Amino acid sequence: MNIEATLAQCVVEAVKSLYGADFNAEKIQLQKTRKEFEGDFTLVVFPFLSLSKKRPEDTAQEIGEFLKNNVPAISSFNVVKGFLNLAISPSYWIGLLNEIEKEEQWGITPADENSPLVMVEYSSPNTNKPLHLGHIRNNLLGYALSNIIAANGNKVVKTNIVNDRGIHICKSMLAWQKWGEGETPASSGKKGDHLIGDYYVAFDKHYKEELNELMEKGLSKEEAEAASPLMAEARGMLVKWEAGDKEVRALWEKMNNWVYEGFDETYKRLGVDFDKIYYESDTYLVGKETVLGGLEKGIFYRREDESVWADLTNDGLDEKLLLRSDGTSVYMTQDIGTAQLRFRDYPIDKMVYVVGNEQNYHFQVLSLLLDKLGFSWGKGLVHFSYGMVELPEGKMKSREGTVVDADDLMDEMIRTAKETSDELGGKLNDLTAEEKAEINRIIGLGALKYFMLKVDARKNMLFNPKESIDFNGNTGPFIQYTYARTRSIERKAAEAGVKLEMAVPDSISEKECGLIRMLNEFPAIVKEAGTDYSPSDIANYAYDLAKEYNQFYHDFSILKEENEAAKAFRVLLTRNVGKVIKTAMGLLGIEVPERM
RNA sequence: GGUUCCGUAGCUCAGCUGGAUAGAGCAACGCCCUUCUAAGGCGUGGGUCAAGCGUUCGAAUCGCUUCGGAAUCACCA
Repeated sequence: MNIEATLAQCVVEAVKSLYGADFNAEKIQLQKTRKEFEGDFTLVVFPFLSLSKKRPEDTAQEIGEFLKNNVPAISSFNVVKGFLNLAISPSYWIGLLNEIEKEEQWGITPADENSPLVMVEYSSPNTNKPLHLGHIRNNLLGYALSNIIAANGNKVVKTNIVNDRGIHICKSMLAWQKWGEGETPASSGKKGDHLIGDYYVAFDKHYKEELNELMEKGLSKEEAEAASPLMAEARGMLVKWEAGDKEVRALWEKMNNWVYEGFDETYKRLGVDFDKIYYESDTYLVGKETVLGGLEKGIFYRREDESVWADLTNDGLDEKLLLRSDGTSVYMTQDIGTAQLRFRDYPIDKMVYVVGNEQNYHFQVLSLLLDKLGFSWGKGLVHFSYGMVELPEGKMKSREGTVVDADDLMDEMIRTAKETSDELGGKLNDLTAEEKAEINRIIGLGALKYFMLKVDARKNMLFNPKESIDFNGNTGPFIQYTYARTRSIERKAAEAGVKLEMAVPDSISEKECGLIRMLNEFPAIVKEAGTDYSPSDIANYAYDLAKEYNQFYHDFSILKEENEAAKAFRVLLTRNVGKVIKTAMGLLGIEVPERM
């Protein structure tokens, strides 16, 4: 049992003994003592006043005395207005640090055979263009979230649903056929996803030209769109695809595979991966079957024009189309099919969808539909809804060329990291070029990842490519730097022959107690991040811990401490701060370098 | 128009199951490298927590209203 739980339990006993009343332990307000006051934990006593029928100060005094007499870990207390500040004895903190040292995975609860299975869907790209900044946020959040859920004793299956079919990929295919002259990733040296993206853009360009020509001939915009031969050809290609036309399917497969090779490279660099990938070309027909099954059971209904609908008016929503009048499926149908397949493949207890907040309504509907169709996890599905990434000039628009490409951005981050470390000079001079490049990669990506993850996922965020990525202050590199420092201290301590088993000093400073208190918080932070689905909590904790350690580093000598027990203790503390930083960053999918 | 989300320092963001004088970073200015990694530390300035009303011992936090911004309400995905 951790110290807070112990304290809360004792407060309940105190209230019982002093005022003869039972107080709900969960309603006890025990918080970290603010820096300007003395103590480690603060009990807010206002809630007890109606029981004690005394002034806040007197109530706090009484409870404080009771706690001091009954909890050995409490060394002293003081009362400020209605706040009871409790100081924990250094010997307790010393003992706690030694316990943390023994834990291989402090703060992590591994899964076992009986753990619930959580499936996390993220990434979900279209195959007609390369990944961009928005996908980066999605991928990083999805990956971090999976780690955090796994760290809370769940089995996790990371999954990706690839939107590999539809009119958009037909546009790329058609453009490639018309103007590609057989270009391949190998012949052009382009990444496959970029190559296909270029043809998607080419289609759009020609299509617009065509529209302009038609409109000059006096057609309205709508008429021009309807009359466009290019668009008609693309639609024709989609029809052929649906009919299983061999030639179209072969081209489709060839071009999609180029894209997948490109995606794989990007995913690998980003450091994300999947346990199982689904393709919409495999799931959309299943969705159709499932919907027709629901129709037979009377869950859905058919209109006169043969389209199929779900009536959700009793649930406070509208009616939702599931099959078009021509029998083809819509987005929702595909998601139902994907759910069906997943349910067959895995004993899913909980499903988490990492999808942008523009689809909040969609997932509200999906949850209801899955529930009506009998999926046990349908009602409780989690739409991890994250905000848009905005640029200084507004939203990203692919047609206006304001999209920030994922590959380009990663290149730029790593290049900036290299420039910065070159400027700082000499620290890594004894390393090989490969080792330096690896460190710069870790730092550049660390900056990017931390920047994306530290922000509350629900909120829209602003990304300024020129200014936003910094390496100072509340950034990934700052935390990585702090880790590198702890490793350096450890290395030097080992050289100097510091023996950690001697780390039993008579007393320790407030700053050291504060650091251990922060380490003590980590398991609770991980747990909370797991229930609230909030990677940003972990990120902000890692920063706070790193900042605290940096201050400690400046204020105290570690290896120059003359008292052997105190020196060993500081090294032990350093070691465990490093350990927790590494674990926290690991949950976020951010690597930490041994040196930088 | 209906629904949902957001509004905290010049900028980017924390804090939100109600608690003490609202916190960081960036930017600006000043100090600290013969000292365990200066990608660091210390300091100064910077706030009507969008506005108003309510609930309460106590509101950035909860409720209502207003204003401002965003998303969504497709036989697009």
